[in-house]
Amino acid sequence: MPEQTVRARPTLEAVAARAGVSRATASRVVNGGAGVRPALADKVRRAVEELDYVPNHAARTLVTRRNGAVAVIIAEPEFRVFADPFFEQQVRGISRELIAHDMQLVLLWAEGSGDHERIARYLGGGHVDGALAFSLHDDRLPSLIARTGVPAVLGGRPAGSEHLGIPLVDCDNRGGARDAVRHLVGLGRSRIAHISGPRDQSSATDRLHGYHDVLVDADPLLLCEGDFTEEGGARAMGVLLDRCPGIDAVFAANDTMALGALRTLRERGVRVPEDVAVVGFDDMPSVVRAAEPALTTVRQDIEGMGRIMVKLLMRLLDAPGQEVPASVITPTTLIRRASA
Amino acid sequence: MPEQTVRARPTLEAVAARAGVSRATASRVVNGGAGVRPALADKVRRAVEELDYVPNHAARTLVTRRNGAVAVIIAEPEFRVFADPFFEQQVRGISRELIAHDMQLVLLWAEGSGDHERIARYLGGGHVDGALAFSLHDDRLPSLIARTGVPAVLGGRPAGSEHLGIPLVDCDNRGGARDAVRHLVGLGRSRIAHISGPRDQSSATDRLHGYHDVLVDADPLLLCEGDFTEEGGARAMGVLLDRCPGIDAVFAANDTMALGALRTLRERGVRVPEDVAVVGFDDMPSVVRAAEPALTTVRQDIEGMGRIMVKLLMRLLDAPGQEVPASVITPTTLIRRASA
DNA sequence: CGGCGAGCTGAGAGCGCTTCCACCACGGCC
DNA sequence: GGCCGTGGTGGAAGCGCTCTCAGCTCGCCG
Repeated sequence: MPEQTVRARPTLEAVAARAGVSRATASRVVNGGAGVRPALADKVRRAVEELDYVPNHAARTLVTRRNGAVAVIIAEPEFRVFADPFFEQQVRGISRELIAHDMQLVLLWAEGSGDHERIARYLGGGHVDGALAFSLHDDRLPSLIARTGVPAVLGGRPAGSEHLGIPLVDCDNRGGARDAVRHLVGLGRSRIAHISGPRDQSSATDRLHGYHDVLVDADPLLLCEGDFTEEGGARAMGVLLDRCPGIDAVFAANDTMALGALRTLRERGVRVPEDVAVVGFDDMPSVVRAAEPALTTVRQDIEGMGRIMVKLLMRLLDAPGQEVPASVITPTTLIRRASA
Repeated sequence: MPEQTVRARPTLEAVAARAGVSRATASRVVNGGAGVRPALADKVRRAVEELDYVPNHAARTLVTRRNGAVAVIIAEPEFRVFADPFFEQQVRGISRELIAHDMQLVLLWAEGSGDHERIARYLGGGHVDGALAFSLHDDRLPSLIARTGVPAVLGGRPAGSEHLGIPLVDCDNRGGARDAVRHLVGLGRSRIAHISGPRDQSSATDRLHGYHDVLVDADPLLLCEGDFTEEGGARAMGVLLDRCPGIDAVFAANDTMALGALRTLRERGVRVPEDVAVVGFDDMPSVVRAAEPALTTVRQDIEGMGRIMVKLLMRLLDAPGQEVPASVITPTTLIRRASA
């Protein structure tokens, strides 16, 4: 006899035998115990306890057609999506909410088009009950998911933005940007610059639109495109100062760029907010913490958006025919601090 | 008749019928086709193609006892572990290697001790074939995993460092630090400072040990503890300059702190490397890119470590009795650039 | 030309679970 | 006091797959 290290895990059969009931009754108790006399249910529960019984997931899935797992798909056309604190917060929200629903998170990482096929196969293979995806750029991944027929929810609006029947969760980028700029206007600022994000991301263009909503005929020289990084923000701030010395405010499309802008202003001896008021976007704790002076910014509840994505998906799963909103746009809040 | 949107997925039975063979033969073909006449195998493969057949994972798992999935466990006692570029690279390596082995990545996120129990239950429930964990701090999670009996591999050395029978993958932090300091010595520097990481992380203390290996009787004033962040590095550099004006070199325990140190030096008008030579650790692309002048640093192959973790785990899974090294320490390389 | 072994193939027995359905034992009602 | 309804329980049929084992068909050797 070679080994017997792995003691066979007890089955429902064993639990039923120990409790002196049938497998059917044991199963009922394990799944909530509706319609079982309390006395029997207790016996079964005790047997479960004593045997340290854990249901076999595969067997259960085989008959119920439910996996208890959701795929989170990360497409990574750009560098460092994963390391983005934004992404971290959103996945955290998703993770927490999935745990609350007793569901597992299967991470699918797509690095290129080759991976797209693999992901389609995986989703089509019925390994997961649903999918959550972030589509920062194009809509190839979303349309691929739509084709598999797996219930899904999107985070952020893809540039293509065609509605594929997949619900979408995003924050009110445009409205938040409007609030930021209006706040600067309310402060009496008249030369308000904007450091935008890359034009191929809808969050960046939406915020730019918000800026233009308030400043309809803004001088094009007051616009400078950044790349959502601190270095990019610092560089853009330098360009703006050189180009328009009269600037008295700047709205950066995210906190990280605002941080870079603050650095450039400090290096050039420009006072914040006296000479130039600065507003960011995101209210990212890890970034805001480093800002000097404290950064006025537009808060979006990123973790909350992740949770909403899961909730929406759960509704989709519970009732396949059920109507679900095509999109959920979460509100933003202006957080006033020292910089504006 | 309500709906019939979800066309039932074809089973092996259907494939077998279409190919005119038995289910057993069809199964053999689907699983590699060893011992089946080519003519029959072709027929089966064609049937698979035509029916767009995808094996039912649950059914397969039920009989093979193999899930084709590995848990990646993230313990997060501190803030922003997830957003750490280090972590990102490691998970990327893991993800890639798992894909190569046709395995899925199930993400388990532990935020507190309550989650520990949930994770133990999940692992004990046999949902995954193995587990990978990062233990940056204590050894509670590792010992918990050891208790479940699930094959596992650790990334990084937990502070407790008791060997629980779980293999461990780490880079040669101490040797890398020695190389860095030796390089500075070779440059003729004599007042070499060290900005260390937090003392509760083994990577930080190992690098500190490496520093002391070369500079056995280093002046304690040349040591300053940072927190692995850019701000911390900048602050530490300031402290060191104030404390020991004669400093002519500094070895920072990671690139991010080196970046902060460079900034402080620049702000104070200290020339790098003429006045003070600077060496970092990690060779993190996203960080190194921002360094001015180009940062000399110690490269560790983080993604490679992730891949090795998976490879080790696969060996564990393939042959449970098989001997596997208790730890794999990967080498580091000094990358000479402009800063030292 | 007969026999034997090698090489394929298929029938069938499960893997552990859920769930339909038949059955049984009550209590309440006429 | 018999009858029906109700609520609880168990038997048994699968979910889709793998894999053992028996059986069959050849080819080759004596």
